[in-house]
Amino acid sequence: MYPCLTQMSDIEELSQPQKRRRVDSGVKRSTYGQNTTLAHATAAAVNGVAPTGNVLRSLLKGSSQNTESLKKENGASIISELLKTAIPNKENTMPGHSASHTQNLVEIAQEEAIQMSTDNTANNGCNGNGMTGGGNDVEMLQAKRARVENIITNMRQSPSRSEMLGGGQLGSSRRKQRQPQQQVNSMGGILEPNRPRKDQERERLKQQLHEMQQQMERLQKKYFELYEQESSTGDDSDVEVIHAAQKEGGKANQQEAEGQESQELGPSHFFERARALVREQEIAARQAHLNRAQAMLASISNNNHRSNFGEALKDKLTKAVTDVVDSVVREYFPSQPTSQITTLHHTHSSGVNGGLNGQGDISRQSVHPAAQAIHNFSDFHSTHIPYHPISSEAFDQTEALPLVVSRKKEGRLRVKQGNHRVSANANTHSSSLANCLPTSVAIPNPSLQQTLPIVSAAFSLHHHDEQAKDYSARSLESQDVPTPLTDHQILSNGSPSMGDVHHAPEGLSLSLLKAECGDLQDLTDLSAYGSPKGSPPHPGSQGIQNSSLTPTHLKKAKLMFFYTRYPSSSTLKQHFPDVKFNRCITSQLIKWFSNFREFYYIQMEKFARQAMSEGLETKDLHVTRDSELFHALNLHYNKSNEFKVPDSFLVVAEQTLSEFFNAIKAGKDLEASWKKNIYKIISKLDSPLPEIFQSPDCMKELLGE
DNA sequence: TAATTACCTG
DNA sequence: CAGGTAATTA
Repeated sequence: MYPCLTQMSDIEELSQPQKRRRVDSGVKRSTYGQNTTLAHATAAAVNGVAPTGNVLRSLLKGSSQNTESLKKENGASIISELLKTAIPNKENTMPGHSASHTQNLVEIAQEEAIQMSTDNTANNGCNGNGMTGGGNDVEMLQAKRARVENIITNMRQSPSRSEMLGGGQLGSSRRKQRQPQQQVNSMGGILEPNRPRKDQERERLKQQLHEMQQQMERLQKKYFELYEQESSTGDDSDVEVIHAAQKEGGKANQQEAEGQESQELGPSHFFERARALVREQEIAARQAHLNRAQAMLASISNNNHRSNFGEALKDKLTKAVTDVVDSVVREYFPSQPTSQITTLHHTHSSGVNGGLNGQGDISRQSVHPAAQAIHNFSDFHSTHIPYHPISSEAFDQTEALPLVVSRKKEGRLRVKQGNHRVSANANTHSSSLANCLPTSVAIPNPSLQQTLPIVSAAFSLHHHDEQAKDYSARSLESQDVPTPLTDHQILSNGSPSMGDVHHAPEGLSLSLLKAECGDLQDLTDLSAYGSPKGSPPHPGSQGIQNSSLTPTHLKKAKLMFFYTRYPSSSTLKQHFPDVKFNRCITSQLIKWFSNFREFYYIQMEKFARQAMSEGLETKDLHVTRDSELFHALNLHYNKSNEFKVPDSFLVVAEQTLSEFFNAIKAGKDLEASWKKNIYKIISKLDSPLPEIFQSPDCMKELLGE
């Protein structure tokens, strides 16, 4: 099913024989530095696999060609991942579609994905099915476009539907059809593989596309007429309308159920059905409203439910409306693929949307009808899915997707998956705002230059997380929603790269995450600490709690490291009284110490090995202020050397060095997580921090000494 | 599931 | 140093 995936994992196992091994396993949280004796029940689990030593690769980094080959896989693997996660969800949300159909979609998309990957990377590490890697890119693109347009054409050919719908023989014929080499168009003409014919075909398809667009416009008009009629007559007598429309809807259903095979009716029939369906949907919406109203009457006296009621009412309302719009879009889309696709393209490249990381997705929802329509249609015609980066994105959708958006609570905005690309691209861009942010905040997506200020502005008004997220979401929404169906220009720009498609959402979610992290820092905060890096705000400004960490804080943290390698978060809170702590700040501080440790242990191992190679003995190992090791460390944590490093640190350093030395000497460094024990020992050697560190002004005093 | 840590990468 | 992932515990 997923040749790429299986190959990937094979390769991964070959090239990354050492799955990451936790070295801290068994060490209780927040007990570092406290003499708690721990039962390390999990040690066994860690030793399950025993590959090569967990040696510092950064130090001993030879020529790891395996990582090279791994990188080459990414193009395909990412797509595969997408498919893997997207398809199963489809099954849930589209109950009407058979498993075999979905499976075919998977295969189709899978093959397309493989092609994409071979297009995009010169190395096609994972094309298990013998793709000719030398294929010319333009050719590929054209083939893809042809396929897309082929679909569109098929949609128009209502007479041919009946055969396609025949039911049984989906499998093999579909597979053949989607092969890029041959292109049997729906008119029955067989296209020869040579170029001129292709171009001709494309021309013709384009024309047809145009016609479809015009038809679409007409349809829209009709719809609006209908809608106006409905709303003028319907308001007073909902019940009647419901009955009337139920009849009509019933008719439509009948036609749908029995009549799909006998669709020699052509476009006019399609319009009729669309109308009926729309009507039906509207009625359903009305009924929902009525039900709601009844429920309201029933429960209005009940105070307990009052608050829930408002929520529920809102919910239902939005849902009803969205259902209507949704169904219309679904009906319309087949005849109007371009507008959807352009919309898609636009929203993605605008970078304003899709930020909520998959769930609670705001603007990406406008995409969804496309996915469904594609789904429906491929079912209809048992033909192949047009591959487009967008369509793969569309498959990512997992739920009904209204153009009118019902906001879900987005819970936590977390950046979880597929971020390598982003972080790789990201750092090259930075917004002016990013420069203002103190020690860490970099905004990866250039498009955020527009969005972030909006978000921040909203946040400045509302300090509470939820409210703020609401605001940001709405501001995004309002930018996004008006654009659909009007933007045709973008299609001509060609298809976006996969990177683009995924870039924007990630970037946005990052920004939201940041915003959340900063506990919605005020603009005042930003301006107060907005001064460029060289001139960090002096902590003299007491009383004010920073909602961000400054370079000064970093310095202080480094000095603290001389005392405590494993500070608990409560310790951190105690010693950074001028910092307004939130989740993000805390984890940033923790991350700092984690980085400090990393450096520390790397140095220790390095020098321990060095001592080994020099043939020294354990008793010869001493760390003094003159030691090379100390200099390295001091340079890292106390660059200006204005702070007098406590003797206790020298002791700890010496012991750490000895531990490493002994372990290496005993050959323990060949064990899976040999550093674990050392970490455990060192974690108990934290010493209490001097009082000065609790003062907000300590840096002045410390450096003044 | 959140928190914490190690490890990796840029 | 930060971003990300994986592993592990509570």
